[in-house]
Amino acid sequence: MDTETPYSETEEKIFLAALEEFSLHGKQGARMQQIADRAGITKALIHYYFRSKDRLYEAVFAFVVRRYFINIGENIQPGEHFADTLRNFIDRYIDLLEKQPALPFFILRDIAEGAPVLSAKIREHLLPRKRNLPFLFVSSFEAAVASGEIRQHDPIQTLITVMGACIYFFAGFPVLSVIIPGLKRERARFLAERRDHIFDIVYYGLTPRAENR
Amino acid sequence: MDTETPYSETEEKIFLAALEEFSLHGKQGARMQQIADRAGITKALIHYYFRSKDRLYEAVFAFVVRRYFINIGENIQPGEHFADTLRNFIDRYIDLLEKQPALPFFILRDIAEGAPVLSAKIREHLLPRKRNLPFLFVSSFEAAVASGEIRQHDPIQTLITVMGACIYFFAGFPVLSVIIPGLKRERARFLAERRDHIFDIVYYGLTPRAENR
DNA sequence: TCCGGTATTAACCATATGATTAAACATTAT
DNA sequence: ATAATGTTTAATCATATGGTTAATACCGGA
Repeated sequence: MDTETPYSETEEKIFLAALEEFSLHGKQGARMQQIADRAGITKALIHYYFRSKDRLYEAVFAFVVRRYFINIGENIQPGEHFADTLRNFIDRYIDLLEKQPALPFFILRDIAEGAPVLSAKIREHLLPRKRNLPFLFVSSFEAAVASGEIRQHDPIQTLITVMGACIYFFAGFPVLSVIIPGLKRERARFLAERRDHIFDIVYYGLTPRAENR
Repeated sequence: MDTETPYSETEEKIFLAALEEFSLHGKQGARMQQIADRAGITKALIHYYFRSKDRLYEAVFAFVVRRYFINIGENIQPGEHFADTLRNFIDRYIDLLEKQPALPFFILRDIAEGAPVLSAKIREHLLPRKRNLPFLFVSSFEAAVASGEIRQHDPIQTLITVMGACIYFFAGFPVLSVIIPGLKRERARFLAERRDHIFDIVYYGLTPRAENR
């Protein structure tokens, strides 16, 4: 994994084990011993490097959120057409989720408790930047409405729809794979189709048509 | 709350407090003492009625899932047109989530651990029934494709899109309300619009149009 | 009124678990 | 070689927490 952090080898092992355990069981549910076991070191070493469980969690959470914003919020360019912006967003979002499948659960756990950490991070990282993702999505959307590329609709509602459509596959996968036979085996193909599907439904659903039904 | 259960008043208080605490902090994170405090009784009483934390959690989980399937999976009739099926599904799903806003987090926590409990319940309750929701959605979808009401598309992909679009508003609300100013205040109106929006985008995105662009 | 069962509590117990410590081990510089 | 600094471990501690118990309050029926 490319943590891009100046961590020592041991720190890295601890960090990755912690990420895994926290994702799986949450802050409270995760056990220091199990993190140590997974990392192949002693409990005491975790404290040597990260001081306390709280700080370890904080470190992991901060890293996860930073990666989230780097992948999603930054360096995004609005396409000339809304079609480009939309397609780009879907691909980017799904890429991120594929790279970091534990992410939704990590985030959702914080959200379940009222998102105390996440909303602070959003206020700190996302909102101050002018070129953040929601902003770009909305402005690209509105420009496309003005140019007639798409019909009048609420950009925020659309954004929520797209995000939900992307994330639910990952968050709901264990359940979906029970309902849908063969999903686990064909996950890759299904996911590739998923990108096209979301784009097609949403974009087609937004573009005006000749007749007024 | 209408638990429809033969619980005594005290049991009910405990149950509701547990539901709240488990939703908020998960099985491990929830504290028996805090459940007791919230219910306004003593820790020992919880054990008197529910024996152990495990059993209490099991009781709460079973209830939540049962309610979920009752509201979603049962008594659903496919509409004559797919438009009706779709609209009905969206309304039903959002109604349920509105009534039980803790539900997504409750479910998602189980999913995060690989959905051990939930997948068992699905296999037990949902799959054996012929008239379950995914089945009806898919068959209504395919009938509509055959009749020309909607164009060719993957019904499963569409189902996932719709579910994700519905659920994400609730699961992501704390985050969304940071990003979108005034969302908290106008939640009701936004949610009402949400139903129309999802239906419109998806249905409009599915229906064929005169010109082939 | 008193008895018997049910409900409820306060105090206590056992243990899991986060945290600390002191000693051993490794590595590097002098 | 040896001191010094950094890394790692085994053993131990302190406490939070799930669970138990025995005593007490409550309440309906004889």
